[in-house]
Amino acid sequence: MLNPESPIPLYHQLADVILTRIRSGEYPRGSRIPSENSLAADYGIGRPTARQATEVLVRKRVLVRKRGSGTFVRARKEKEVDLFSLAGTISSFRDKGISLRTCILEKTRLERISQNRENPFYGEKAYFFSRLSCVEDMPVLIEDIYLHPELFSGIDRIDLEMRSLSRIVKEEYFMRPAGGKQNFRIGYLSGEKARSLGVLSTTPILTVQRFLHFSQARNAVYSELFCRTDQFVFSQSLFQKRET
Amino acid sequence: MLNPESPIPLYHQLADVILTRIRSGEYPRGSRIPSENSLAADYGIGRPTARQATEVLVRKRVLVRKRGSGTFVRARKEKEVDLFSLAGTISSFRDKGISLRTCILEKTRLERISQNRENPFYGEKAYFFSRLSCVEDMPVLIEDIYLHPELFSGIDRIDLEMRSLSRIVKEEYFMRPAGGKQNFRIGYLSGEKARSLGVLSTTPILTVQRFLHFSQARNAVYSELFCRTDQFVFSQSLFQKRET
DNA sequence: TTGGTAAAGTTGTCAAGACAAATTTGATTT
DNA sequence: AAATCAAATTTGTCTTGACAACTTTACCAA
Repeated sequence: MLNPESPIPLYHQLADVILTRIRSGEYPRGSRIPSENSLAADYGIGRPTARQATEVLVRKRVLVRKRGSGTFVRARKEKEVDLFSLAGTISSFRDKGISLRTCILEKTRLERISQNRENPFYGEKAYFFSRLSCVEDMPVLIEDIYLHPELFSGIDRIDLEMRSLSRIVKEEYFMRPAGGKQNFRIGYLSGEKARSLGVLSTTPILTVQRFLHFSQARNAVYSELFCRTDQFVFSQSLFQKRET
Repeated sequence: MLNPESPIPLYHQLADVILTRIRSGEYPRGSRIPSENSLAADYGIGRPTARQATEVLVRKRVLVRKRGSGTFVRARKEKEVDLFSLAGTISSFRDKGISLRTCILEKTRLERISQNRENPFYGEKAYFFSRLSCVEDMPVLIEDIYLHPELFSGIDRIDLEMRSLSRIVKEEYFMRPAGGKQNFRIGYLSGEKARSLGVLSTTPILTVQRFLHFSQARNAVYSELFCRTDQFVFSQSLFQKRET
Protein backbone atom coordinates (compact mmCIF):
# COMPACT_ATOMS: atom_id res chain seq x y z
CA MET A 1 0.00 0.00 0.00
CA LEU A 2 2.84 2.37 0.86
CA ASN A 3 5.88 2.80 -1.31
CA PRO A 4 9.23 3.20 0.53
CA GLU A 5 10.95 4.08 -2.74
CA SER A 6 8.75 7.09 -3.37
CA PRO A 7 10.23 10.54 -2.77
CA ILE A 8 7.07 11.24 -0.76
CA PRO A 9 7.85 10.34 2.87
CA LEU A 10 6.13 7.29 4.29
CA TYR A 11 4.40 9.26 7.02
CA HIS A 12 3.00 11.63 4.45
CA GLN A 13 1.74 8.79 2.28
CA LEU A 14 0.00 7.26 5.28
CA ALA A 15 -1.55 10.59 6.26
CA ASP A 16 -3.01 10.81 2.76
CA VAL A 17 -4.44 7.31 3.05
CA ILE A 18 -6.08 8.09 6.39
CA LEU A 19 -7.49 11.36 5.10
CA THR A 20 -8.95 9.59 2.08
CA ARG A 21 -10.65 7.06 4.34
CA ILE A 22 -12.10 9.83 6.45
CA ARG A 23 -13.44 11.66 3.40
CA SER A 24 -14.87 8.43 1.98
CA GLY A 25 -16.77 7.78 5.18
CA GLU A 26 -14.81 4.71 6.18
CA TYR A 27 -13.75 6.57 9.32
CA PRO A 28 -16.84 8.61 10.23
CA ARG A 29 -16.84 11.72 12.41
CA GLY A 30 -16.19 10.93 16.03
CA SER A 31 -15.07 7.39 15.34
CA ARG A 32 -11.79 5.90 16.45
CA ILE A 33 -9.18 5.21 13.81
CA PRO A 34 -6.85 2.20 14.16
CA SER A 35 -4.23 2.50 16.88
CA GLU A 36 -0.72 3.61 16.06
CA ASN A 37 0.56 0.10 16.66
CA SER A 38 -1.92 -1.51 14.30
CA LEU A 39 -1.31 1.15 11.65
CA ALA A 40 2.41 0.43 11.94
CA ALA A 41 1.84 -3.32 11.69
CA ASP A 42 -0.65 -3.05 8.80
CA TYR A 43 1.64 -0.91 6.69
CA GLY A 44 4.94 -2.46 7.76
CA ILE A 45 6.43 0.70 9.27
CA GLY A 46 7.63 1.71 12.73
CA ARG A 47 5.23 3.12 15.25
CA PRO A 48 6.89 6.55 15.40
CA THR A 49 6.38 6.83 11.66
CA ALA A 50 2.71 5.91 11.96
CA ARG A 51 2.43 8.43 14.76
CA GLN A 52 4.01 11.08 12.55
CA ALA A 53 1.26 10.46 10.03
CA THR A 54 -1.51 11.08 12.52
CA GLU A 55 0.46 14.05 13.83
CA VAL A 56 0.04 15.73 10.46
CA LEU A 57 -3.71 15.34 10.66
CA VAL A 58 -3.85 16.42 14.30
CA ARG A 59 -2.17 19.67 13.29
CA LYS A 60 -4.69 20.05 10.48
CA ARG A 61 -7.44 19.76 13.10
CA VAL A 62 -8.76 16.60 11.44
CA LEU A 63 -7.87 14.15 14.23
CA VAL A 64 -7.97 14.42 18.01
CA ARG A 65 -5.80 12.23 20.22
CA LYS A 66 -6.88 10.85 23.58
CA ARG A 67 -4.16 9.25 25.62
CA GLY A 68 -4.90 5.71 26.72
CA SER A 69 -8.03 5.70 24.61
CA GLY A 70 -7.30 6.26 20.96
CA THR A 71 -7.17 8.70 18.09
CA PHE A 72 -10.50 10.02 16.84
CA VAL A 73 -11.88 11.87 13.85
CA ARG A 74 -12.87 15.32 15.06
CA ALA A 75 -16.59 15.37 15.73
CA ARG A 76 -17.61 18.96 15.14
CA LYS A 77 -16.25 22.34 14.28
CA GLU A 78 -14.67 24.61 16.84
CA LYS A 79 -16.97 27.05 18.58
CA GLU A 80 -16.24 30.75 18.48
CA VAL A 81 -15.57 32.71 21.63
CA ASP A 82 -15.52 36.49 21.43
CA LEU A 83 -12.63 36.95 23.80
CA PHE A 84 -10.64 39.96 22.83
CA SER A 85 -13.27 42.65 22.60
CA LEU A 86 -12.66 43.72 26.18
CA ALA A 87 -16.30 43.32 27.07
CA GLY A 88 -14.88 41.12 29.80
CA THR A 89 -13.97 37.51 29.46
CA ILE A 90 -16.81 35.85 31.31
CA SER A 91 -19.54 38.07 29.97
CA SER A 92 -18.38 37.49 26.41
CA PHE A 93 -18.99 33.80 26.87
CA ARG A 94 -22.39 34.46 28.40
CA ASP A 95 -23.45 36.66 25.52
CA LYS A 96 -22.90 33.81 23.10
CA GLY A 97 -25.05 31.48 25.18
CA ILE A 98 -22.12 29.16 25.76
CA SER A 99 -22.24 27.22 28.99
CA LEU A 100 -19.23 28.33 30.95
CA ARG A 101 -17.69 27.24 34.19
CA THR A 102 -14.79 28.99 35.83
CA CYS A 103 -12.72 27.92 38.77
CA ILE A 104 -10.04 29.74 40.70
CA LEU A 105 -6.66 28.10 40.34
CA GLU A 106 -4.95 30.50 42.72
CA LYS A 107 -6.85 32.67 45.14
CA THR A 108 -6.43 36.41 45.16
CA ARG A 109 -3.44 37.49 47.19
CA LEU A 110 -1.19 40.48 47.51
CA GLU A 111 2.36 39.62 46.59
CA ARG A 112 5.61 40.98 45.30
CA ILE A 113 5.99 40.29 41.58
CA SER A 114 9.37 38.92 40.60
CA GLN A 115 8.66 36.43 37.81
CA ASN A 116 8.18 38.25 34.57
CA ARG A 117 10.09 41.36 33.65
CA GLU A 118 7.35 42.45 31.24
CA ASN A 119 4.84 42.62 34.05
CA PRO A 120 4.28 46.33 34.80
CA PHE A 121 4.21 45.45 38.51
CA TYR A 122 7.63 43.81 38.31
CA GLY A 123 9.54 44.40 41.52
CA GLU A 124 6.46 45.84 43.23
CA LYS A 125 3.41 44.51 45.01
CA ALA A 126 0.14 43.68 43.27
CA TYR A 127 -2.97 41.62 43.71
CA PHE A 128 -2.74 38.37 41.80
CA PHE A 129 -5.14 35.59 40.99
CA SER A 130 -5.40 32.84 38.38
CA ARG A 131 -8.60 31.56 36.83
CA LEU A 132 -9.47 28.63 34.57
CA SER A 133 -12.47 28.70 32.23
CA CYS A 134 -14.07 25.55 30.90
CA VAL A 135 -16.70 25.11 28.22
CA GLU A 136 -18.63 21.86 28.32
CA ASP A 137 -16.04 20.44 30.72
CA MET A 138 -13.30 21.27 28.25
CA PRO A 139 -10.64 23.58 29.69
CA VAL A 140 -10.07 26.38 27.26
CA LEU A 141 -8.52 29.43 28.89
CA ILE A 142 -6.28 30.37 31.82
CA GLU A 143 -6.12 33.97 32.98
CA ASP A 144 -3.38 35.28 35.26
CA ILE A 145 -4.56 38.67 36.46
CA TYR A 146 -2.58 41.34 38.27
CA LEU A 147 -4.28 44.36 39.82
CA HIS A 148 -3.04 47.67 41.17
CA PRO A 149 -2.73 47.28 44.98
CA GLU A 150 -4.18 50.66 45.99
CA LEU A 151 -6.77 51.20 43.27
CA PHE A 152 -8.29 47.77 43.84
CA SER A 153 -7.79 47.63 47.58
CA GLY A 154 -9.94 44.94 49.16
CA ILE A 155 -10.60 42.96 45.97
CA ASP A 156 -9.16 39.88 47.67
CA ARG A 157 -12.37 39.71 49.70
CA ILE A 158 -14.61 39.51 46.62
CA ASP A 159 -15.46 36.11 45.16
CA LEU A 160 -14.32 36.06 41.53
CA GLU A 161 -15.45 32.53 40.78
CA MET A 162 -18.44 33.37 38.64
CA ARG A 163 -18.50 37.15 38.39
CA SER A 164 -17.17 39.15 35.51
CA LEU A 165 -14.11 41.08 36.58
CA SER A 166 -14.92 43.97 34.30
CA ARG A 167 -18.32 44.27 35.92
CA ILE A 168 -16.82 44.27 39.39
CA VAL A 169 -14.40 46.99 38.36
CA LYS A 170 -17.29 49.04 37.05
CA GLU A 171 -19.86 48.39 39.78
CA GLU A 172 -17.69 48.18 42.89
CA TYR A 173 -14.81 50.46 42.03
CA PHE A 174 -16.65 52.79 39.60
CA MET A 175 -13.84 52.62 37.09
CA ARG A 176 -13.71 51.84 33.41
CA PRO A 177 -10.67 51.39 31.22
CA ALA A 178 -9.55 54.41 29.21
CA GLY A 179 -7.27 52.48 26.88
CA GLY A 180 -4.96 49.57 26.64
CA LYS A 181 -2.86 47.26 24.60
CA GLN A 182 -2.78 43.58 23.78
CA ASN A 183 0.23 41.56 22.64
CA PHE A 184 -0.22 38.32 20.74
CA ARG A 185 2.34 35.53 20.80
CA ILE A 186 2.59 31.80 20.47
CA GLY A 187 4.00 30.10 23.55
CA TYR A 188 4.10 26.83 25.42
CA LEU A 189 3.02 25.75 28.89
CA SER A 190 4.51 23.32 31.33
CA GLY A 191 3.89 21.92 34.78
CA GLU A 192 0.71 22.79 36.61
CA LYS A 193 -0.59 25.22 33.99
CA ALA A 194 -0.29 22.63 31.23
CA ARG A 195 -2.10 20.10 33.41
CA SER A 196 -4.89 22.53 34.17
CA LEU A 197 -5.46 23.29 30.50
CA GLY A 198 -5.12 19.61 29.60
CA VAL A 199 -2.42 20.19 27.02
CA LEU A 200 1.02 18.78 26.41
CA SER A 201 4.17 20.81 26.81
CA THR A 202 4.53 20.61 23.04
CA THR A 203 1.12 22.09 22.26
CA PRO A 204 1.40 25.64 20.98
CA ILE A 205 -0.72 28.04 23.00
CA LEU A 206 -2.04 31.43 21.94
CA THR A 207 -0.63 33.73 24.59
CA VAL A 208 -1.98 37.24 25.05
CA GLN A 209 -0.66 39.97 27.30
CA ARG A 210 -3.25 42.59 28.14
CA PHE A 211 -2.44 46.01 29.59
CA LEU A 212 -5.35 48.16 30.74
CA HIS A 213 -5.07 51.87 31.42
CA PHE A 214 -7.38 53.87 33.66
CA SER A 215 -7.54 57.61 34.14
CA GLN A 216 -6.17 57.09 37.67
CA ALA A 217 -3.19 55.02 36.54
CA ARG A 218 -1.69 53.44 33.47
CA ASN A 219 -1.33 49.66 33.53
CA ALA A 220 -3.62 49.33 36.53
CA VAL A 221 -4.66 45.88 35.31
CA TYR A 222 -2.27 43.45 33.65
CA SER A 223 -3.25 39.98 32.57
CA GLU A 224 -1.82 37.06 30.69
CA LEU A 225 -4.21 34.81 28.79
CA PHE A 226 -3.36 31.28 27.70
CA CYS A 227 -5.78 30.04 25.06
CA ARG A 228 -6.22 26.56 23.61
CA THR A 229 -6.83 27.09 19.93
CA ASP A 230 -7.32 23.42 19.12
CA GLN A 231 -10.88 23.28 20.40
CA PHE A 232 -12.05 26.86 20.10
CA VAL A 233 -11.68 29.83 17.82
CA PHE A 234 -11.01 33.06 19.64
CA SER A 235 -12.69 35.93 17.90
CA GLN A 236 -13.00 39.65 18.27
CA SER A 237 -15.77 41.96 17.20
CA LEU A 238 -14.71 45.31 15.82
CA PHE A 239 -16.52 48.66 16.10
CA GLN A 240 -19.65 46.97 17.36
CA LYS A 241 -20.24 49.11 20.42
CA ARG A 242 -19.33 52.74 20.34
CA GLU A 243 -17.39 53.74 23.44
CA THR A 244 -19.07 56.72 25.00
CA MET B 1 28.57 16.32 33.00
CA LEU B 2 25.17 14.79 32.25
CA ASN B 3 23.66 11.99 34.28
CA PRO B 4 21.83 9.29 32.29
CA GLU B 5 20.52 7.76 35.54
CA SER B 6 18.69 10.92 36.54
CA PRO B 7 14.92 11.01 36.14
CA ILE B 8 15.43 14.34 34.42
CA PRO B 9 15.74 13.63 30.68
CA LEU B 10 19.13 14.10 29.08
CA TYR B 11 17.89 16.73 26.65
CA HIS B 12 16.46 18.72 29.52
CA GLN B 13 19.69 18.53 31.49
CA LEU B 14 21.63 19.75 28.47
CA ALA B 15 19.16 22.59 27.91
CA ASP B 16 19.78 23.69 31.48
CA VAL B 17 23.54 23.59 30.96
CA ILE B 18 23.29 25.69 27.82
CA LEU B 19 20.98 28.19 29.49
CA THR B 20 23.37 28.51 32.42
CA ARG B 21 26.23 29.24 30.04
CA ILE B 22 24.19 31.88 28.28
CA ARG B 23 23.26 33.56 31.55
CA SER B 24 26.87 33.42 32.74
CA GLY B 25 28.06 35.17 29.62
CA GLU B 26 29.98 32.23 28.25
CA TYR B 27 27.67 32.31 25.23
CA PRO B 28 27.04 36.03 24.70
CA ARG B 29 24.08 37.51 22.84
CA GLY B 30 24.30 36.94 19.12
CA SER B 31 27.11 34.42 19.40
CA ARG B 32 27.02 30.93 17.95
CA ILE B 33 26.75 28.06 20.36
CA PRO B 34 28.50 24.74 19.59
CA SER B 35 26.96 22.75 16.75
CA GLU B 36 24.56 19.92 17.46
CA ASN B 37 27.22 17.42 16.46
CA SER B 38 29.85 18.80 18.80
CA LEU B 39 27.35 19.06 21.66
CA ALA B 40 26.45 15.42 21.08
CA ALA B 41 30.12 14.40 21.02
CA ASP B 42 31.05 16.50 24.06
CA TYR B 43 28.31 15.09 26.22
CA GLY B 44 28.29 11.55 24.84
CA ILE B 45 24.73 11.61 23.53
CA GLY B 46 23.10 11.25 20.11
CA ARG B 47 22.67 14.24 17.88
CA PRO B 48 18.84 14.12 17.93
CA THR B 49 19.03 14.38 21.72
CA ALA B 50 21.33 17.37 21.56
CA ARG B 51 19.00 18.90 19.01
CA GLN B 52 16.06 18.35 21.34
CA ALA B 53 17.91 20.35 23.98
CA THR B 54 18.35 23.34 21.72
CA GLU B 55 14.75 22.87 20.57
CA VAL B 56 13.60 23.62 24.10
CA LEU B 57 15.50 26.90 24.10
CA VAL B 58 14.35 27.79 20.60
CA ARG B 59 10.76 27.50 21.81
CA LYS B 60 11.62 29.67 24.79
CA ARG B 61 12.87 32.31 22.33
CA VAL B 62 16.38 32.05 23.76
CA LEU B 63 18.07 30.53 20.71
CA VAL B 64 17.62 31.07 16.99
CA ARG B 65 18.58 28.42 14.47
CA LYS B 66 20.04 29.18 11.05
CA ARG B 67 20.24 26.27 8.69
CA GLY B 68 23.67 25.60 7.29
CA SER B 69 25.12 28.21 9.56
CA GLY B 70 24.56 27.45 13.23
CA THR B 71 22.46 28.05 16.31
CA PHE B 72 22.73 31.48 17.89
CA VAL B 73 21.80 33.20 21.11
CA ARG B 74 19.00 35.61 20.29
CA ALA B 75 20.49 39.06 19.86
CA ARG B 76 17.69 41.39 20.88
CA LYS B 77 14.10 41.45 21.91
CA GLU B 78 11.26 41.16 19.46
CA LYS B 79 9.90 44.41 18.07
CA GLU B 80 6.26 45.23 18.46
CA VAL B 81 4.01 45.69 15.47
CA ASP B 82 0.58 47.19 15.99
CA LEU B 83 -1.20 44.98 13.51
CA PHE B 84 -4.70 44.32 14.66
CA SER B 85 -6.01 47.79 15.25
CA LEU B 86 -7.45 48.03 11.78
CA ALA B 87 -5.59 51.23 11.08
CA GLY B 88 -4.36 49.28 8.09
CA THR B 89 -1.44 46.95 8.03
CA ILE B 90 1.12 49.01 6.20
CA SER B 91 0.31 52.27 7.91
CA SER B 92 0.57 50.67 11.34
CA PHE B 93 4.16 49.74 10.57
CA ARG B 94 4.86 53.23 9.31
CA ASP B 95 3.49 54.83 12.44
CA LYS B 96 6.00 52.94 14.55
CA GLY B 97 8.87 54.11 12.40
CA ILE B 98 9.72 50.57 11.42
CA SER B 99 11.33 50.19 8.03
CA LEU B 100 8.95 48.09 6.01
CA ARG B 101 9.12 46.53 2.61
CA THR B 102 6.21 44.76 0.97
CA CYS B 103 6.13 42.73 -2.16
CA ILE B 104 3.26 41.23 -4.07
CA LEU B 105 3.36 37.43 -4.06
CA GLU B 106 0.32 37.09 -6.31
CA LYS B 107 -0.98 39.93 -8.42
CA THR B 108 -4.55 41.07 -8.11
CA ARG B 109 -6.91 39.02 -10.21
CA LEU B 110 -10.58 38.23 -10.39
CA GLU B 111 -11.21 34.56 -9.74
CA ARG B 112 -13.74 32.05 -8.51
CA ILE B 113 -13.03 31.06 -4.91
CA SER B 114 -13.13 27.34 -4.25
CA GLN B 115 -10.41 26.73 -1.66
CA ASN B 116 -11.68 27.61 1.76
CA ARG B 117 -15.25 27.08 2.86
CA GLU B 118 -14.96 29.79 5.50
CA ASN B 119 -14.22 32.40 2.86
CA PRO B 120 -17.39 34.50 2.47
CA PHE B 121 -16.78 34.55 -1.30
CA TYR B 122 -16.69 30.75 -1.44
CA GLY B 123 -18.24 29.55 -4.69
CA GLU B 124 -18.36 33.08 -6.07
CA LYS B 125 -15.98 35.46 -7.76
CA ALA B 126 -13.76 37.92 -5.94
CA TYR B 127 -10.61 39.95 -6.39
CA PHE B 128 -7.66 38.22 -4.79
CA PHE B 129 -4.09 39.16 -4.10
CA SER B 130 -1.35 38.07 -1.76
CA ARG B 131 1.24 40.30 -0.14
CA LEU B 132 4.40 39.68 1.88
CA SER B 133 5.72 42.21 4.39
CA CYS B 134 9.33 42.25 5.52
CA VAL B 135 10.98 44.22 8.30
CA GLU B 136 14.72 44.62 8.03
CA ASP B 137 14.78 41.93 5.34
CA MET B 138 13.03 39.54 7.71
CA PRO B 139 9.75 38.21 6.34
CA VAL B 140 7.12 38.62 8.98
CA LEU B 141 3.62 38.62 7.55
CA ILE B 142 1.66 37.25 4.60
CA GLU B 143 -1.75 38.67 3.75
CA ASP B 144 -4.20 36.95 1.46
CA ILE B 145 -6.84 39.52 0.64
CA TYR B 146 -10.21 38.99 -1.04
CA LEU B 147 -12.33 41.92 -2.21
CA HIS B 148 -15.93 42.26 -3.32
CA PRO B 149 -15.93 42.17 -7.14
CA GLU B 150 -18.44 44.97 -7.77
CA LEU B 151 -17.70 47.30 -4.88
CA PHE B 152 -13.99 47.31 -5.66
CA SER B 153 -14.29 47.14 -9.41
CA GLY B 154 -11.04 48.12 -11.12
CA ILE B 155 -8.80 47.63 -8.08
CA ASP B 156 -6.70 45.22 -10.11
CA ARG B 157 -5.32 48.22 -11.95
CA ILE B 158 -4.01 49.90 -8.79
CA ASP B 159 -0.51 49.16 -7.60
CA LEU B 160 -0.72 47.76 -4.08
CA GLU B 161 2.99 47.29 -3.56
CA MET B 162 3.61 50.13 -1.18
CA ARG B 163 0.23 51.72 -0.61
CA SER B 164 -1.96 51.07 2.36
CA LEU B 165 -5.07 49.19 1.30
CA SER B 166 -7.22 50.92 3.88
CA ARG B 167 -6.15 54.28 2.49
CA ILE B 168 -7.00 53.22 -1.06
CA VAL B 169 -10.40 52.05 0.09
CA LYS B 170 -10.98 55.39 1.73
CA GLU B 171 -9.47 57.69 -0.90
CA GLU B 172 -10.37 55.92 -4.13
CA TYR B 173 -13.61 54.16 -3.23
CA PHE B 174 -14.81 56.58 -0.52
CA MET B 175 -15.67 53.71 1.82
CA ARG B 176 -14.79 52.96 5.39
CA PRO B 177 -15.52 49.82 7.36
CA ALA B 178 -18.61 49.86 9.58
CA GLY B 179 -17.69 46.79 11.57
CA GLY B 180 -15.98 43.48 11.43
CA LYS B 181 -14.66 40.43 13.11
CA GLN B 182 -11.29 38.77 13.58
CA ASN B 183 -10.66 35.11 14.35
CA PHE B 184 -7.41 34.00 15.97
CA ARG B 185 -5.96 30.53 15.51
CA ILE B 186 -2.64 28.76 15.49
CA GLY B 187 -1.89 27.07 12.19
CA TYR B 188 0.93 25.79 10.02
CA LEU B 189 2.15 26.64 6.54
CA SER B 190 3.58 24.52 3.81
CA GLY B 191 4.91 24.82 0.29
CA GLU B 192 5.32 28.23 -1.26
CA LYS B 193 3.82 30.18 1.65
CA ALA B 194 6.22 28.58 4.14
CA ARG B 195 9.14 29.38 1.84
CA SER B 196 8.05 33.00 1.45
CA LEU B 197 7.81 33.49 5.21
CA GLY B 198 11.04 31.58 5.75
CA VAL B 199 9.55 29.13 8.22
CA LEU B 200 9.44 25.37 8.49
CA SER B 201 6.27 23.39 8.09
CA THR B 202 6.54 22.63 11.81
CA THR B 203 6.65 26.26 12.90
CA PRO B 204 3.38 27.36 14.49
CA ILE B 205 1.98 30.44 12.82
CA LEU B 206 -0.47 32.95 14.26
CA THR B 207 -3.31 32.85 11.75
CA VAL B 208 -5.96 35.54 11.69
CA GLN B 209 -9.11 35.68 9.62
CA ARG B 210 -10.46 39.19 9.19
CA PHE B 211 -13.98 39.99 8.01
CA LEU B 212 -14.78 43.62 7.23
CA HIS B 213 -18.31 44.98 6.87
CA PHE B 214 -19.29 48.07 4.97
CA SER B 215 -22.63 49.79 4.85
CA GLN B 216 -22.94 48.67 1.21
CA ALA B 217 -22.23 45.01 1.96
CA ARG B 218 -21.25 42.74 4.79
CA ASN B 219 -18.00 40.85 4.36
CA ALA B 220 -16.92 43.06 1.49
CA VAL B 221 -13.29 42.45 2.42
CA TYR B 222 -11.99 39.14 3.72
CA SER B 223 -8.37 38.50 4.55
CA GLU B 224 -6.20 35.85 6.06
CA LEU B 225 -3.05 36.92 7.88
CA PHE B 226 -0.14 34.60 8.60
CA CYS B 227 2.16 36.04 11.25
CA ARG B 228 5.58 34.88 12.39
CA THR B 229 5.57 35.31 16.13
CA ASP B 230 9.14 34.18 16.64
CA GLN B 231 10.67 37.47 15.56
CA PHE B 232 7.93 39.96 16.25
CA VAL B 233 5.21 40.63 18.77
CA PHE B 234 1.90 41.52 17.23
CA SER B 235 0.11 44.06 19.32
CA GLN B 236 -3.16 45.92 19.29
CA SER B 237 -4.02 49.29 20.74
CA LEU B 238 -7.41 49.59 22.34
CA PHE B 239 -9.69 52.63 22.47
CA GLN B 240 -6.90 54.88 21.25
CA LYS B 241 -8.76 56.56 18.44
CA ARG B 242 -12.42 57.26 18.73
CA GLU B 243 -14.35 56.16 15.66
CA THR B 244 -16.43 59.06 14.43
C1' DT C 1 42.53 40.08 -7.74
C1' DT C 2 38.54 37.78 -8.91
C1' DG C 3 35.53 34.16 -9.87
C1' DG C 4 33.99 29.64 -9.57
C1' DT C 5 34.00 25.21 -7.45
C1' DA C 6 34.64 21.79 -4.21
C1' DA C 7 34.83 20.48 0.52
C1' DA C 8 33.62 20.90 5.16
C1' DG C 9 30.37 22.01 8.52
C1' DT C 10 25.69 22.99 10.06
C1' DT C 11 20.77 22.50 10.61
C1' DG C 12 16.49 19.94 8.64
C1' DT C 13 13.98 15.59 7.83
C1' DC C 14 12.86 10.75 7.98
C1' DA C 15 12.63 6.52 10.24
C1' DA C 16 13.01 3.44 14.47
C1' DG C 17 12.95 0.98 19.26
C1' DA C 18 12.11 0.93 24.11
C1' DC C 19 9.82 2.33 28.02
C1' DA C 20 6.23 5.34 30.69
C1' DA C 21 1.57 6.85 31.68
C1' DA C 22 -3.26 6.79 31.06
C1' DT C 23 -7.47 4.49 29.93
C1' DT C 24 -10.37 0.72 29.17
C1' DT C 25 -11.73 -3.89 29.73
C1' DG C 26 -12.47 -8.02 31.89
C1' DA C 27 -11.94 -11.20 35.51
C1' DT C 28 -12.23 -12.12 40.25
C1' DT C 29 -13.92 -11.58 44.68
C1' DT C 30 -17.15 -10.13 48.03
C1' DA D 1 -24.89 -7.45 41.48
C1' DA D 2 -21.25 -4.49 42.71
C1' DA D 3 -16.71 -3.35 43.71
C1' DT D 4 -11.88 -4.05 43.16
C1' DC D 5 -7.85 -5.19 40.96
C1' DA D 6 -5.00 -6.79 37.25
C1' DA D 7 -4.07 -7.11 32.44
C1' DA D 8 -4.28 -5.42 27.87
C1' DT D 9 -4.51 -1.55 24.89
C1' DT D 10 -3.42 3.05 23.58
C1' DT D 11 -1.07 7.37 23.32
C1' DG D 12 3.12 10.11 25.26
C1' DT D 13 8.19 10.58 25.90
C1' DC D 14 13.09 9.74 25.42
C1' DT D 15 16.65 8.17 22.83
C1' DT D 16 19.14 6.91 18.49
C1' DG D 17 21.20 6.72 13.41
C1' DA D 18 21.29 7.95 8.60
C1' DC D 19 20.69 10.97 4.95
C1' DA D 20 19.28 15.61 2.72
C1' DA D 21 19.63 20.55 2.10
C1' DC D 22 21.73 24.73 2.89
C1' DT D 23 25.92 27.98 4.20
C1' DT D 24 30.28 29.08 4.72
C1' DT D 25 34.96 28.55 3.85
C1' DA D 26 38.94 27.58 1.40
C1' DC D 27 41.24 26.55 -2.52
C1' DC D 28 42.38 26.74 -7.29
C1' DA D 29 42.38 28.68 -11.81
C1' DA D 30 41.93 32.41 -14.89
